[in-house]
Amino acid sequence: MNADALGALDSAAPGVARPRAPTGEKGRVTRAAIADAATKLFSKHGFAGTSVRAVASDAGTDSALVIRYFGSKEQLFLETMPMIGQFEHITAGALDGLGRRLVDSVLGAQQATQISAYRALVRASDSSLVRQRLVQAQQDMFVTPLAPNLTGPNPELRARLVAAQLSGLLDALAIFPDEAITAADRDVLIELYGAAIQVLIDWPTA
Amino acid sequence: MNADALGALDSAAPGVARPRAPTGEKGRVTRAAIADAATKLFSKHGFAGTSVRAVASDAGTDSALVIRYFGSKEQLFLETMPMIGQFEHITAGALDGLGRRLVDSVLGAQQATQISAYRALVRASDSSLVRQRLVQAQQDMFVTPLAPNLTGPNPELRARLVAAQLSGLLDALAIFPDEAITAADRDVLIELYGAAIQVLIDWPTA
DNA sequence: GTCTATACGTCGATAGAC
DNA sequence: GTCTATCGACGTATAGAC
Repeated sequence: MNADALGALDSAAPGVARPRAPTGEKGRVTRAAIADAATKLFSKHGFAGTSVRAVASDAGTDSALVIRYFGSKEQLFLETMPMIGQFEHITAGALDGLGRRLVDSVLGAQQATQISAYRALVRASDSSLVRQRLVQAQQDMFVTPLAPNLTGPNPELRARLVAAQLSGLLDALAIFPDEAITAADRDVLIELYGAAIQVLIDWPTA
Repeated sequence: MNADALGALDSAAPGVARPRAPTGEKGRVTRAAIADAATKLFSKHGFAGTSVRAVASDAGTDSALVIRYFGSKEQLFLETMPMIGQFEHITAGALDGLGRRLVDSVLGAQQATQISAYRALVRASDSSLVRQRLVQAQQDMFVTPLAPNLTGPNPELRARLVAAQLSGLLDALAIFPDEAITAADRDVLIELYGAAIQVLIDWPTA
């Protein structure tokens, strides 16, 4: 019923206080403890699988304080789940061999915090704010840096399709448990999937 | 807390009755009404965004009955959300131009019920049963029919990577709202993404 | 055999006492 | 600045009315 989260859109006004949160020093360490617990639990059990009470307990405090500090469970999630790593410097680099380097980077994130974060974010993408963040991240990491460097027709669309290919690879690592891909030789994966991505980068080849 | 759904695994024994469900005729129409409402609401608002009480209300009955008939909300979800369409006859077909035909099929499912179902399933993939269904569907639709037809090295891995590419395309249609892809000319999409997929089908080209 | 009424425990969130 | 008490809604379960 509340899935399409309409709340918390008033954050536009910069000076307007959120549902007032503590500001002192004791407050800061408590807030940090909550954030740490949230990052850990959200990564491990996802958004739906993590209760505010569990976060509070892990942080050694109370559930009411969690809400008081972060406004809502959804905002706590958004503030504590980092977006998957920095790809911009790769995407903005040389076009030659770019497909392989992108695959290499995604595989490098494997088993790291970033895969868990991606998983949690995708599964929580009922929320329009979470969706916004995912779309924005794709845009920032792939489309914006890559599209201007592409020659040939439809550069932006091709950049977005490259991003789609990478999200498909991330799906196999983070969403579906595809052991055949997870366990596959990394160099083989880079060669195969990298070549498939490179087709869109080098277009037209024919 | 309950996210990694361990329940409902006792369905192994075939004769053992589930939490007994009605069997008469009146019961069958009620069950059908619940299933219809569930399909509609789950597609529209997702798993988390749909309450058992809402399904019951839409079906003109009571939430207790919904549980009585289907055992749990999760089982209701699994029984009423159809997996995305039949790709087997395409995947098992000729390798020539297969990439294009696969993209065409995925795009054909656009704006249909199947996209909504995919979205709902991915977002509910906290549940291991839902995950199982997604993996099984990928296996049945792509890997099993395609892998035996592929020549060259790593046929199964390549089939799985083709599936990954298609799930990336589905992400752009169903999970992230990528307007640039949704609104793009269909023939262009087929040409570009189809070629990228074909690389893995025809491997090695070099 | 089919359904209604009611209840239990937990959730996110709020109000107000220390 | 922190915590207790509480709210309404949730998934689920059961007893017993028709």
